Amino acid sequence: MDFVQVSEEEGDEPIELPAEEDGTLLLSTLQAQFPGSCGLKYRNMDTKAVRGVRSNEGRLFPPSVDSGWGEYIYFCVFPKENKRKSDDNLENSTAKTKRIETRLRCTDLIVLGLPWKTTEDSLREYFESYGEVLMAQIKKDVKSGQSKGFGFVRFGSYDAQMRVLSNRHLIDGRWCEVKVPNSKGVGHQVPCKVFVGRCTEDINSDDLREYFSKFGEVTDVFIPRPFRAFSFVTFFDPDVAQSLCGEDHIIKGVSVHVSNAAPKAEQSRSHQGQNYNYSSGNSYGMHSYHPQGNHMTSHPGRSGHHRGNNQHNAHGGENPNIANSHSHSHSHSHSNNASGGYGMGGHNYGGNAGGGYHNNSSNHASGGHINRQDGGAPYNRQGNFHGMNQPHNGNVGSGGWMNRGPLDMPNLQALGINSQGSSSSNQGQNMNNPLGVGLNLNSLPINPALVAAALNQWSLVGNQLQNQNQDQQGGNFLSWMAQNGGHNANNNVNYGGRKGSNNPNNSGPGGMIKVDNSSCNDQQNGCAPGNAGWSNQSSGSQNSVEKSNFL
DNA sequence: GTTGAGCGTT
Repeated sequence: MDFVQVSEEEGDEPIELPAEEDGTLLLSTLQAQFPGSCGLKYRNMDTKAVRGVRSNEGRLFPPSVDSGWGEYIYFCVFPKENKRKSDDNLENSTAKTKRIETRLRCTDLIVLGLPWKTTEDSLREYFESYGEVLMAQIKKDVKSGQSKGFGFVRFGSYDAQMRVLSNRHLIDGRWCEVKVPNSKGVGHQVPCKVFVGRCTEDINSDDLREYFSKFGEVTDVFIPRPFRAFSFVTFFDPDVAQSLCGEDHIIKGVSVHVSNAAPKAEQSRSHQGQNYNYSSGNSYGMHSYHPQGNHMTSHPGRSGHHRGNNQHNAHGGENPNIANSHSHSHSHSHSNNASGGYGMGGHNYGGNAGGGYHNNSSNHASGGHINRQDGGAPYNRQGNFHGMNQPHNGNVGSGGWMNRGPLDMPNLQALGINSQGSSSSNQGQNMNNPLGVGLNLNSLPINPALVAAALNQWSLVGNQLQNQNQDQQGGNFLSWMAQNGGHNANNNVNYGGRKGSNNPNNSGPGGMIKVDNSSCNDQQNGCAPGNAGWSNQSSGSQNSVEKSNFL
């Protein structure tokens, strides 16, 4: 068996860690000795530079295929802001402060999909590699003592919590899912994950990780198998993820498109609590605080315009909730491009920026600025998600899509199809074309609402949804319009009349397409119940405007 | 003794 010499920091005394038969070193092996570490690096004697060790799927790969790990002494990579030494300092100097913050910010996390055999000790042992575990419990049958297959864990640091939430977890041989429990209400989950569309088959997870690492630490890369032309990249810092959304990037000569990926967990969680009206400006004010305040500043270095979906269309200002709920600190790009402005008003909040939801991780340790190395200045491209900590596909993209294969939806996004870019007049409009033909309501020289009404009249839209959404009253687009006074502040009126989509509670037919891999436990493919969410989202409709914007 | 979506006898 090969051993790899690893020290915590360069110059420290190394520990020999056993490599696997295939020559790789398990991340879990590393973390067993160096909790919190996320990778390895070493000093290249030739260049005198520090080189990183390739890491993928929980495995660290030796630098050389031939000579393996060689005689290098490797040292640990720790997540930024999670360096153990600074942690120690924190412990010593501001222990009390830390404890207070912990109380404020950490929450119990539910761990789903645990193997029956997992004990509280092994659960704790697993998560301790992320940081201090304050509590680890397995829910058991009171009589038999048998595990129910889920448990709870609580961390001592918010960073650890965030890291755990943004990763998949292989616990005692099974992929498990960690979420903020429903009972906690909407918690601290953040959209660290982005959807990368237009991927080609030769773009592997290493390529994605390597490429996107320059923007910030990548905690996970997931490529659905079989090949589906898209993938997911998860960043440690949600702001990094956000900053990339809407952009095209070139990887291995291929232009890929980054957009928002809304975790299924967020969707399902919205089942509880209020019946959000995503199509109403009201949703904007659901949480009137402004959690990402310092992210909303205008950032010099870009044009000053919020690209993509951030335009504030049709400033009608009908909705007082919008008008009063906060003040903007960022520079708007007020593009009065609302075609007609029918049914529109107010700002385009709640909107169409990539199906996103606004996380409330205002305290996240990013400082609000993202060090981009591509010359771009950091700025918030999704400024229309103020204060929302619920997922809200303002673009009302769910529902509908009847008789469509589950691959159609993600493929639209995978192919980078959207209405942005070439037609600036179309930005922020997010008109859904229910016919699925090359018709863009927005581009028509008539009131799109009338078009929608006509479609409604022809029973081309809306009616088939009657039974899918019992908690919505009307039956079609017109009745919906009537209910909403015809001037709903939200621009993302679903002109397709897929009313079911206006309600996040609707997860019924036409909404998310369940990809049931719950019985699959193939670790190689990352297939486990816990992963179903990420699969679903790509098959479902909650991804982003770029899908529902088109069609 | 089996099982695999969910949400915690505090």
